[in-house]
Amino acid sequence: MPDPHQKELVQRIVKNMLDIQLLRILQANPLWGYMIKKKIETNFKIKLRHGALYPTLNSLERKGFLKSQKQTHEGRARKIYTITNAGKEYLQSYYNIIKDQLENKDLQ
Amino acid sequence: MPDPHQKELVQRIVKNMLDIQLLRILQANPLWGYMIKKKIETNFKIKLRHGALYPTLNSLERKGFLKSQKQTHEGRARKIYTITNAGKEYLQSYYNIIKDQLENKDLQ
DNA sequence: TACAATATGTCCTTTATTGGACATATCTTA
DNA sequence: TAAGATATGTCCAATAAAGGACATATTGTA
Repeated sequence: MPDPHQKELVQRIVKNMLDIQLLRILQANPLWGYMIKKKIETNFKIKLRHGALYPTLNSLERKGFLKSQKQTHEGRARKIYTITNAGKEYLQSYYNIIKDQLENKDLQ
Repeated sequence: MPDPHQKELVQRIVKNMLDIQLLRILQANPLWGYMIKKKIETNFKIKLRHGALYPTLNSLERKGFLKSQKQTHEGRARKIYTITNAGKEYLQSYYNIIKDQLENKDLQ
């Protein structure tokens, strides 16, 4: 039996830190929104509204953390997102913080 | 020069995961609200409204993650919070998730 | 030909959160 | 004695976020 709190916590983290999770996915591979949605839903076993995803992707692009290029694949127009160096730096800042939390579990 | 994103990210994490940060602090030592506020403000170098802190502490107690006992110290009434086993388990679930994020940085 | 899947977007009403104020009480210091 | 620090709480109007619908287009399948 898995951890009873885990699902609730994962849901909170993905909801509040959606941009970070998107950067994590795109640091592995450039992808388009629809595929990112599928990936989050299968990986985290949660629902993700596309009405929340697409504005977040556009916002990350406006901030310079992602860049996009339009492609047409089998008649379907896809917007492929790639992480930028600024995006990688932002993600690394997040990793630094949670690394610190793990190394210093009891906040003195 | 420190990381320019760090302050913004720390603020987001403390805001969205305030309960987790409270459990982290109380896992180290039982403390009262006012002292917790000071600790968060000096540790994270951010402001924390007591109007946000006290309801969160009460909520954690209702969930069984904290227990409290009233003390009077030099005429001041303090409500000392101690983390429960359930609280420790919840915090450990959080650590498990961020540990996984660090070990699996690129979400495949 | 209708329905499901792929693909990306916006809009709007409802719900949740925020910041700041209101409230009360004691102790210490100027 | 007034102001600042310690200590804990609530309340509410303004703001932000969420869920779900609306919108459009193509492809594949029953």
